[in-house]
Amino acid sequence: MSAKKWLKELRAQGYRLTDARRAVVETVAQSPRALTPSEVYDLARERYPTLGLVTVYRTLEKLEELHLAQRVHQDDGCNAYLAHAEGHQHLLICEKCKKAVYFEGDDLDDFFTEVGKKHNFAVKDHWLQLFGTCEDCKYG
Amino acid sequence: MSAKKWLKELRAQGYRLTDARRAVVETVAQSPRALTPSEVYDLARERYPTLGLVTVYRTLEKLEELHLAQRVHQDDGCNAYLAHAEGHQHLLICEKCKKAVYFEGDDLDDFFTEVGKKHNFAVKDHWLQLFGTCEDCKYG
DNA sequence: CGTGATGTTGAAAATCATTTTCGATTATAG
DNA sequence: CTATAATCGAAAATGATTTTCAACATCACG
Repeated sequence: MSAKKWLKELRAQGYRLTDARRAVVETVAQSPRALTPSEVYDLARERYPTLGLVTVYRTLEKLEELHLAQRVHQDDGCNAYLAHAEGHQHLLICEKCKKAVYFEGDDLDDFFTEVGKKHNFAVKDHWLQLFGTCEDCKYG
Repeated sequence: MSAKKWLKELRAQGYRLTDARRAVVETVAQSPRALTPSEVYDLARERYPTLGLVTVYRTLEKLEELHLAQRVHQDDGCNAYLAHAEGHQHLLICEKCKKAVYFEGDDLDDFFTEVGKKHNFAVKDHWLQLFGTCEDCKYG
């Protein structure tokens, strides 16, 4: 998917391109759902068997820094990483298969600013996630 | 504040009322911001010095079960607990002093359901938090 | 108002995720 | 091709949370 773009971006920031990084980047870029470091480790080792868990942590950290991936918080953990979307987007997550889909919500900003004013807060950021069941998981 | 109500609710569920629990419950019920287990430990020990950290964890777990307190997720950690609000409410959090305020957003439900339909998701729950600066922290 | 069954306690040990350390390895500029 | 600095993975260290367990305290019942 966007793996090549991500690798180019890493390179542009002065980072070296190694097989270990390629394996991690490709794994996260291609996943339809957020993955924990441990899940990335298992999946990426199928591509590059000598990969170490430490490198997974280090690479995920860099992807987050560069805003290529983002952390996703859920009740069962706040350490899963998902490919980031363009622009300001929000998440829709399937509670069964964990599939994640981005949606736009530009029109919400004004509402949020208004809520802030009512409570004497200067709202700077917000965080919105919807949880439900996707088409594929509707039954079962 | 609602500490007495919480203790009554714990009792109603068959849990015993101990000094350790009272200290934890009063600490969380009175706090204007979400507290980590470790923060609860420090504060509650001012009331009950022999309190153990393990009991803090166990009591917070029960408060969450009974929906008296809820976990609050932030970038810098997802292990802080806050007194729960009545009804379906959302959070407004000050990034400086961490003070938390609840606000209503009933009218958002329809919008969320609509977003779900567009993506073939049956939306069941949502999670919304606003971040900003409160009156008291506006300067400095 | 005892008293005993049972829930609860806190310390210490165990577990689990994450970070740090370090010597060996490898990408890449020149 | 080579030198150098970034990166690697293993192992050790850390930090948060959970489990274990013997001592203790609550409260239903008499």
